[in-house]
Amino acid sequence: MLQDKGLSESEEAFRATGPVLGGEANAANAANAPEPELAAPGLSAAALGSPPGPGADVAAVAEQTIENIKVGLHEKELWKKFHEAGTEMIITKAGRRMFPSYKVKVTGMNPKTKYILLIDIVPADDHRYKFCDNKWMVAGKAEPAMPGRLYVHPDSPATGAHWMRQLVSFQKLKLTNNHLDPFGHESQSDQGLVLHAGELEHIILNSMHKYQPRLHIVKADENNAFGSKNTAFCTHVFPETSFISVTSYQNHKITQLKIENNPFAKGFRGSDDSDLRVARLQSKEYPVISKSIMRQRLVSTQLSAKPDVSPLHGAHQALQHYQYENGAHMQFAAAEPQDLPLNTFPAQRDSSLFYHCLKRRADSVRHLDLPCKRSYLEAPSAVGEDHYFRSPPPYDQQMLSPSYCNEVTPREACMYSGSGPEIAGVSGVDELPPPPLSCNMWTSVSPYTSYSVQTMETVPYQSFPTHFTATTMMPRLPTISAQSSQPPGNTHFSVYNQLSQSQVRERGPTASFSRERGLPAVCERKPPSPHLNAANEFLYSQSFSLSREASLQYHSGMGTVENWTDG
DNA sequence: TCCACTACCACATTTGAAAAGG
DNA sequence: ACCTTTTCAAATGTGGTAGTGG
Repeated sequence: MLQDKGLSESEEAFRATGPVLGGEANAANAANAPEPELAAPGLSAAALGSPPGPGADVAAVAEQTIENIKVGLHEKELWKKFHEAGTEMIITKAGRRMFPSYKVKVTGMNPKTKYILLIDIVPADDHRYKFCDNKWMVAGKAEPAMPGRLYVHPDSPATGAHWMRQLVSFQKLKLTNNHLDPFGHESQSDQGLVLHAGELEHIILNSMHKYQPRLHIVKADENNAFGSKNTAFCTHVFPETSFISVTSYQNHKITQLKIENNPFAKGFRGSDDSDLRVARLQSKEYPVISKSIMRQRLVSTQLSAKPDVSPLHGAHQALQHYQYENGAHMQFAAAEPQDLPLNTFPAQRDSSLFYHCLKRRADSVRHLDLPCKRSYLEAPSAVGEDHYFRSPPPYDQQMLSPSYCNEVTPREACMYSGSGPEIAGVSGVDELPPPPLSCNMWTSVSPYTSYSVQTMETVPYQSFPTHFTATTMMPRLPTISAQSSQPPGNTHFSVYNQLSQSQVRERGPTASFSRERGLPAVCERKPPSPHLNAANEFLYSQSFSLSREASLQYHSGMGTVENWTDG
């Protein structure tokens, strides 16, 4: 079992994104960041202008708790390296892990309150990409989005103390392009999506599409179970974790980074004389470049019809000069095309973290009030399950998604000690000289296009379709942004939403329940546990309300629209 | 012909049970 | 008998590559 023994790097990474929820105002940073500061985290719903629904006083307590939670992306520097080169993630029929793996350090939780941590991966835009002339380019309209799904951390639910004790790792998560993935995934039927039991680690993606992982933290202690009143959750998005899914690596720089940093790929690190020579020629203790990488580079060089630049000093030569026009296009001018910086996001957003917080009151949703009373520490076997829920679809779609729940795999320890060599290894990475990344461009598309209130307002609720249509797949993050207190380069967006009881009744839960019960179970070995069902219902209802309430909030005049670009 | 995709490969790490030692 | 450490084989995770099919 991988052990995180060194907190230093983690803490550093956390500092980089720690104040995501505010509290450390940084004027210089505010000046750098493009987003206006609209609301400091921690503001009450009333302060933000949310409709003060019934029980707002009670909600305010939960709100404080959920808004105080801070999340730091582990190995942020490594993620940045990949992001600058244009992160690619291999997807296979059998499922492939993400690398870098998604690990976070969480603080600010109530130690005694139980939380559920989960991840979903949503389309970053509605384009299909191709890798042409050493850069990513839009190749057309996106395929219909795969049904969203949540990967729930197997330790969930667990106390805040448990989550904060060590790094929270989602490295077991696998990406697949198999639409009929048998390992814990649904297959299509005329009824919709059908649950499978078993290895529930896969998230289905389309190849050559851009995606954005999101972390959700759901409050679910025993007095505040799924669907019960005062349930709250928040969403954290690290833009540097966005990626393009591929079946084989397109950008050799990404291949290089993977080989250099992924222990499982050590076998591809060159070790013979020629490779060593390449490394020595760079006169740095830089990971050795394999022959295959060199071959790739040669090909790239030939393609670009320019003199090749050593992969090890390209970064030092590159003139990292970029322009970002209205978010629609970004490109870099550099001495060598293959060494140009590439970034999916404008530089100002590179380290930004979006924070979305939503609180729900559902006093009357009795059927959702299923307790999650088993303590993780007390009954690990009972709660140590991999839980798959239908993920909230992209914001435009979230209201269309059904509830989804599935059974379990043996418990897997996915949390790492916060102190140790695993992070020390990361530190080693950090010590490396700047790699010659970023030779490509992701053109024409700006992820998280501006939030369309009109769209949100006009999308009617409907039972979920088997496939989401590409026209509704844009994942628009909440646009009420709170630029705040970020270290340089970090941006923070915060949204607080409130859902009235009537809204809750009206929206997600009912629909999701009726939907789920109508699903034929295929290959289901065990009935889903009650709290999983409840969580599923809750999450669906929350994701449903998420998009709705975001628009509501916007119309409440609580802030300005975060205009990320509209490509 | 191109290219996304798959299956298989060699190599490395991870994992967990068994053995050994204190 | 119990606990810790070591050993080792199986399982698993990698990118590379050849082949396939649209």
